[in-house]
Amino acid sequence: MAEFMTGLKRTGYVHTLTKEMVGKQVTITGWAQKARNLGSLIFIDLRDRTGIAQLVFDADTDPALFEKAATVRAEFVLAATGIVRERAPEAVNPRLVTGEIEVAVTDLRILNDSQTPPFHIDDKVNVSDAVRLKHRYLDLRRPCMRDMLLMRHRIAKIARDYFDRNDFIEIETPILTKSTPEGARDYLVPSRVHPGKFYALPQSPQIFKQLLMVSGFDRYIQICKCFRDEDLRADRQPEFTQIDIEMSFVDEDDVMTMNEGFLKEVFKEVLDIDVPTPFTRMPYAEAMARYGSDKPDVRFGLELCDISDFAKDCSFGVFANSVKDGGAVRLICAPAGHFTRKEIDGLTEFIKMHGGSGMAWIAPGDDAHRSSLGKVLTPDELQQIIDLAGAKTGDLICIVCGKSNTVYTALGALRCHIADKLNLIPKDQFAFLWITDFPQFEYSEEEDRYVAVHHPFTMPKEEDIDKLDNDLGNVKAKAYDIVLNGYELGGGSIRIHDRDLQAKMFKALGFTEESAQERFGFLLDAFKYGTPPHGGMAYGLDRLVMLMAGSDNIRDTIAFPKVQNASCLMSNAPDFVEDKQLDDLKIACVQEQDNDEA
RNA sequence: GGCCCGGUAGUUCAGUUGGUUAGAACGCUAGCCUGUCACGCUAGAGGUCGAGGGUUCGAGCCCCUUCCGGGUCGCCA
Repeated sequence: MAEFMTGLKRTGYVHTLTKEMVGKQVTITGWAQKARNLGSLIFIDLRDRTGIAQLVFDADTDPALFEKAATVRAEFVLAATGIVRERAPEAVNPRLVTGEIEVAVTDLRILNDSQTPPFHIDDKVNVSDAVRLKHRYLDLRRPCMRDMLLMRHRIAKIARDYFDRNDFIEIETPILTKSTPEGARDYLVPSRVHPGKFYALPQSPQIFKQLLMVSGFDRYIQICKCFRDEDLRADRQPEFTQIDIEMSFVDEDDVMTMNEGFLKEVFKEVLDIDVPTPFTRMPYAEAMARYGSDKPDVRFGLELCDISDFAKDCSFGVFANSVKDGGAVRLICAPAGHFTRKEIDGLTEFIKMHGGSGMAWIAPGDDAHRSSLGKVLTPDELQQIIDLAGAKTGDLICIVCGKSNTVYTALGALRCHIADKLNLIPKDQFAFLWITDFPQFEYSEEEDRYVAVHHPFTMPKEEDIDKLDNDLGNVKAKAYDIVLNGYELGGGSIRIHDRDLQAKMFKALGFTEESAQERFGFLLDAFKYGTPPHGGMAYGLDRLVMLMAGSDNIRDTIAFPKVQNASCLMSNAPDFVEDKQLDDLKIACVQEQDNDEA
C-alpha cells in the first residue's frame, strides 16, 4: 500500500513555489489537506509545514494517474512531481501564498494513507480540548499550533544567541537531584540502588547555578525543564521550561538591565515590536497598594483607592473598626458599567471567593444613589465616598474592608475581573514592569513561622540586615519579578554569598544548623571556598510564548501538555507499572486497578 | 481538598412540562460533474444520550453515586 521515497528527492518546501518557478519541474511532499474531484479534473491541496499548494490532475492527460489521484483522501501522505504552472487570472486564489500558481502533476506517490482524522486539520475548527489533546499529533498539524511551536523555537534561539553574545555559557544541570522541601511539592523518583531513598526532579536549577558561579563560570544560561507537583492552572503546568540565568559580580540593576536587553530583542525579532526600556520599576508595597497585586496588569487604570482616613471616623462601625484594628478600607470605582443588582451580587460573591469578607457598594445616580450602605451611612457620608472615588452616574464603587492584605488581594482580583467584563484591557499592548523590594519573609499561619517569600538564598537589602535578629517582617529582599500584562513572567534575586549571613538566614527561617547542613550542606560547604557576589533570574518560557502569541493558555505553547489532573490524554501517563518494576525498587504499593469484578 | 461550568452521531451542537421511531450542520461512503479552492448535485451509512444505580406506566430530561474535560480557590520557596 504505502510507497517509498526511493529515487525521489524533494526539491523544496511548498512556500518556495512562487511565480518565478513557473515552467520548472518540482517535487513536493506533504499531506493532502483536501481533494476536490470535479469528475474529469481533480484538485488536491498539499500541505507541508510552510503552507499549501494546489496539485492538478487532468483525466485526459493521464488517465492512470488520474485514477490514482482519485483515491487520495484527507491526510494521505503524498510526494508529487510536476511542472509549476501559472494559474489563469480568474483561477487565482488570493488567500493562498501560492495562489498564483499550481502544480500540474506528472507523477504521484502515495507514501501513506490515513484514517479519517477525528477533526478537520484547520485553524477554524472548533474542537474540545480533550479531543485535541488525545490526538495531539494531529492538533499540531494545524497551522496555528505549528506557528506557536515555531515561535517558541525562535524565542529560545534568540535567548541563546543574546546571552551567548553577552558571554553566557549554557551548562546542563542534573534532572535526578535532591529534594529540598521548601516551596513546591517535589516529584520524586525512587532509587533502585538505594532502596527507600529518592531523587527529586528539580523545581529549578537554583542551587546548581549558584555552584556554577562558585566554579567561576561567571555567566550561565540554561533552557531547562523544571517540575512542580502542584495543581494546574491555565498558566501553570507541572512540567515547564525555564530560561534560567545567573551572573557573578553584579547587583540588582545589572541583572535587570541585561534582561531588559533580552526582552527588547526578543520582542523586536519575533513580533517587530519596539519595547521601550528601561521598564518601570515599582516597589512591591506600591504595587499592592495601587493594584492589589504583586503582578499587576498596568494596561488599564481602575486603581485601588484608600479611604481609611474617612472610614476611621465614619458612622459605620464595620469600617471604623477595620481601621482601628490595623486593617484598611479600600475601594475601586468601576466606570459606567450600569451594573444590575444581580451583577453586583455576583461581584460580592467574587470578593468572597477571593478571601474578602464581603463587599459594600455605591451606585451613584443623577437623583438618588443606590447603595448597600444606605442605612448605615448618612447621605453626606455617601457623598464623601463618591467624591473620594471620583465616581459619576452609572459607575459602581466597590468597597472592601478588613486585614490589609486580604483587602488588597480581593480588590486586586476584582479589578482584573471588572476590567475584563467592561473590556477595559487593550489586548494589543505589552506592559512590562519590574516589581522590586519584595519582603524577605512572610509569616505562615500554617507553619507558625516566617518563611522565605523568594527562597532562602536571597540577599536582604543591606540596610535591613540588622533586622534579621528581631524584625523579620520588615526585612526587604534584593529580589525582583518581571511582570507582563498581569502575569509573572519571571523573577530572580541577588543571592547571599556570605556564609555568616546565610547561616543567619537559615536561623531566621527556623532551620537548625543540622537541618540546614543536611539539606543544603553541599552548597554551604562550597561557599567556604571563595564565592563571588552573584545573582540571576529565571523566565517561564511557556508563559513568555503564551503572551507573545496572544494566547491565554499555556497548553497552546507546549507540544505535549498535561491536562488539569496532571495526566496526559495521549500517552495515558501516569500509569500503573509491572510488579517486577516495583519489586526492583522495593516499593510496596496498593494499586487500585479497575478489576474489582474479576 | 472546595466551588462553578460542561459531557447527546466522527466533530460542533439543538433536544420544549418526563411521552411515539433522538434531530441539524459539517465530516464520512457511493454515484454524477473539466477550473475548483467552504466545489456543486443526488443517495446512504452513522447513536450503550459518559458510566452505574434509583424514582416512574414511561427518563437524553428528575434524584443519588461515580468517571472524564474546562475554569477557579487553596496550593505554586
